[in-house]
Amino acid sequence: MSKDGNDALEPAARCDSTSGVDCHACPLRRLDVFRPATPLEIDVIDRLKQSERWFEAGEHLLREGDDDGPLYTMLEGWAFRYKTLSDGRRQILNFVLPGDFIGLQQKMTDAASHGVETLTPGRACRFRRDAILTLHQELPSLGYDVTWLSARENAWVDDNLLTVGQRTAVERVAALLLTLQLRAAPFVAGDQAEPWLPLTQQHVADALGLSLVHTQRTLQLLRRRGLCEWKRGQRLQLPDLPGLARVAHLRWPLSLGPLPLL
Amino acid sequence: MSKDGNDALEPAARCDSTSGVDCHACPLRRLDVFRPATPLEIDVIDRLKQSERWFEAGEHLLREGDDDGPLYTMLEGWAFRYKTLSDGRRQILNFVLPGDFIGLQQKMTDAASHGVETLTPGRACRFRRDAILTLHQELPSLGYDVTWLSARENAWVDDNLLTVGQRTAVERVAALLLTLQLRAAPFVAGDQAEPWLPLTQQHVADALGLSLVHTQRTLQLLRRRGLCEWKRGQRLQLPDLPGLARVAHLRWPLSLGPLPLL
DNA sequence: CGATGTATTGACCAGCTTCAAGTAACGTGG
DNA sequence: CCACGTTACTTGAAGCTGGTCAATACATCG
Repeated sequence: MSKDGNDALEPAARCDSTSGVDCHACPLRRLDVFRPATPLEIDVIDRLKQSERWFEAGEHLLREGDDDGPLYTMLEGWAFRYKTLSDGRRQILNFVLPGDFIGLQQKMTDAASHGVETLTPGRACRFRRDAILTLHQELPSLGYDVTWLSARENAWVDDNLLTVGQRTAVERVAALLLTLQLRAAPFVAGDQAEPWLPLTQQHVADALGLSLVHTQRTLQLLRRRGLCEWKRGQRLQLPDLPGLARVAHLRWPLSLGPLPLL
Repeated sequence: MSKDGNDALEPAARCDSTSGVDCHACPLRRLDVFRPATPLEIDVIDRLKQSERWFEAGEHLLREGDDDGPLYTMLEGWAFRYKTLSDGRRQILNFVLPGDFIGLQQKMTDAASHGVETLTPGRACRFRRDAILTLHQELPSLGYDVTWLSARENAWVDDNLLTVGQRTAVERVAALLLTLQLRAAPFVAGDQAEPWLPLTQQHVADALGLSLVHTQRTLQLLRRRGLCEWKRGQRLQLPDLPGLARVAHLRWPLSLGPLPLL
């Protein structure tokens, strides 16, 4: 998110502006978590970009079962990918932060798909479904980037599967908080005390395969151990990262390396 | 797998033959689970193919922590992708069957990686790490295929995460058996009563995040309900697929659609 | 103000894990 | 051929982690 609250929620063009940010001026590209792109690459992306979608918290960017939804690059705001069982049980697969590309799985498989729901207001760049193909054809280096992004998403889900399958409740919560902290850090403005962990405990529970109640107790346990401070809508504070990492059985520090951005 | 036992385990070139199958004559391509490729595409693949690797059961194709291992297309045999925690707990992320492409995640992230271990003897086509880039550059349509394969793997892991995070033990086992059945079917020779579910109960347990003992009890429960028949090294039999699907809360039938093959 | 959604706490219980021991199948070497 | 080791599978019993149910507190919001 380009943190400063004033331009963030420009009430002007709220829904679907065909205009949107010129990709060359994209605020995300200035961040050094992203790999620099050549002007030519940005040209192509800019041309494929269909529109910009503004959203509120709680909207569905993609629905489970959509097999030809659009593709998005998250520009600002948080969301999450999820799947549900027929009786309503929901698994959050991964969280979506600025720079993440979503909709790929939907496009490529007719097998069961996932949904994407927003957690905060924000905006996303929309591409048509066939953009992927065009992109590969027009500029192979960008095709390579798409593969990269897909592989990275894959790696995150692998991590989550390891967490949910093998870690205990405390370990799970610790691991989740740590990785969210890590991923979110680049987008948080220095000292602004904004509530940048826009989750409810229910989200945490659904991401970790735990019940709400037990998630609550586990959070409390971490709190009492002085490993985390987090109240509804408040900023998450993790005073002892290495300690948390030890609890989570997570290697630390995790380095991320610069990412491609579409 | 090109099932006929005689050519399958040719003792001649057991390790790493630079020769190997000519991609144009690839036995997999004859199967109709795979999308036909143009001669040009196959040319490129054939040129990028570095060698063929024969393996026994229990070998490591990739190790956790390798950050520049090779890439493989599984040609024949079974394997699985896994991650472990420092204290030894292991999560099986997904099973690898013929046609599956492995090693992508390793290449694109320096974040924690996964290992790949074989379950049966078999062989795999090896590519150098930079093949992906070359491939994108030389033939965009193949780059598109890589993205596709990556997205599909992603979708499978999403499924597994849903299973492990939300389903009960019975549901998990049922779901796993069903999807393995589905994925393996195209590679099983009609009537050959070969043991084509080359797993131990420990593998099932590690894939589902259950203990060995409870996996055993759960299997037994399914057996008693007449939903599965499976003894060590025997062929898996699922007499009532729709029934199993109902138990698993899995939509059925699942269709797969033709896949690209590298 | 209720109304709604979220967090918190207690009590109870079950699904699953752990520990332990025994059986079956298979390969090895004497 | 059988004794033996090894690996996988079974089964029983005990107990813990985490789930369910339920009631209360605490917000924010119209």
